Parts: sequence; C-alpha cells; structure tokens
Amino acid sequence: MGASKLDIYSNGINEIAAIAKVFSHPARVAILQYISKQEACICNDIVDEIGLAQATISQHLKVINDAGLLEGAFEGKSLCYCLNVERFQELQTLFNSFFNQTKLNCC
Amino acid sequence: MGASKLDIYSNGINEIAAIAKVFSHPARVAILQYISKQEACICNDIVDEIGLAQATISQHLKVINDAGLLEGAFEGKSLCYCLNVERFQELQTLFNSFFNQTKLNCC
DNA sequence: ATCTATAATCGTAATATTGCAATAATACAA
DNA sequence: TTGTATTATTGCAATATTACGATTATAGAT
Repeated sequence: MGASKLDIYSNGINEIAAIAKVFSHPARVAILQYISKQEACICNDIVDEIGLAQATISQHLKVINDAGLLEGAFEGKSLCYCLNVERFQELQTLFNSFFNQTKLNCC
Repeated sequence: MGASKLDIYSNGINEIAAIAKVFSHPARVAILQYISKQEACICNDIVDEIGLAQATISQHLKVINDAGLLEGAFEGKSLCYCLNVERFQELQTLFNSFFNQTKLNCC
C-alpha cells in the first residue's frame, strides 16, 4: 500500500499524470521560469535565486531533466542549463489535448 | 525537513504547482475523464470503473473538489458528480499562461 | 600533481501521499 | 423506526517526496 497503482490506468492517463508531476512542486516551476529568463543559467545561480540547498536544486533539476526539459552544455567549469523548448511545447500540447478532450465530452 | 517551503515562492508559482498537483495522480486524471464522459456520475460507478477502493476514490474526489472542479447534486440516495467546466477552463488558461510566458522569455 | 569551483550523488530525517478496512454519516424506502 | 444504499471520515501501514549535510566526481587553473 501507499504506492500508486500505475498498471490499472491507460498509458495516456499515466502520461498526463507524469507530466503534471513535474510542475507540481513550486521549486520546479520557479526553476523553469528562471532558466527561461536567463541567457546563461548556472546551477549556483539557481541556488542563490531560489534559496534551497544545492543538493535540493540538483534533485529538482534531475526531475526536470528526466522529463526531457533540459539541454545542458559545459561552459567553463559549470553547466549552462537551457530549456528544451520543443519538448516544453510538446508537454503543453499534450496537456491541452487532455483538457480539450475532457471539455468536449462534458454534458 | 521534508515539507515543501511554500513561503519562499511567489503566489503565482505556488498556484501553478497546486493546479498541477491535482492532475499529478493518474486516478484523478481518470476520474476527471470518466466524469466528463458520463451523464450521471455516481461515486460507485467510478469505483467500479477505476478499480480502487471506495475510500480511496472518495479521497481523490476530495482533492478534485478542493480545486473547485466538482459540481455535485443529490440524485436519490447518491451524489451526481459533474465537472465544473468554467473552473476547468480557468485552470487550463492559467496553465497555458505559465507555458506561454515561459516560452516567450526563452533564449 | 594540487587546488578551487561546480554540480551530482549518497545517506538520512521529516513530511506527504496513497491505499484500504472499518466505521460513521446521510438519504431514502418500507 | 428499521433497513438499505451510498458516500465521507478515521485510523493505520506502506511508499514517495522533500530537504539538507557530507561526500564524490569533474573540469579548469596554478
């Protein structure tokens, strides 16, 4: 008990839930917003901006990255994070199809 | 430790995260989809459809309801759940503004 | 090779979420 | 009032998430 029963849902439903989970923590929303605002986006900058420990930010970055939303490149000693806009757009589109289909069905 | 530090984020950021959290569990996505498909939407039907215990469905319904997404009316002995389409639309709009603004800023 | 800066990973504690059985609560019917 | 059907709530166990300090890995500078 306690774990979500993913096997009883369709792939589409699990996909929507997985996407939503990425945005379901304010730190990750803030990180995405910050990264999109900056030209160069170093991890330490995010740490300073948001006010969580470096390990915590790194953990959130991993979740964002696992969703395919990050493009990183080494810039000197540090990583330059960048938003993968194509993937970001893809997630928005998927989310909107769920919303639109659900509205369409409605009484 | 372990609790999210909500006080260090702006209201807008916390709002997006709170909305996303509603959709971040497949049972809730499935419930919303099912409710929108049906004319009358009794809790027991949802239980049969999804395959979780009645107590669990009721718990998820509470989360959905707390987000303002339900309109219920008594129909005999049972509750007839219905999607609050205006609120649903509102959440979609809020989510899209976040996505669009973030894309706009991007390099 | 050594030092410094940056970021990921590990270990751990605190809190939240998920799920269910059992138990209330509510509405209607007899 | 008693019984039945339906849904909410309570209590609890299992798992997941969040956060941080400490450590490790990596890259560049001295």
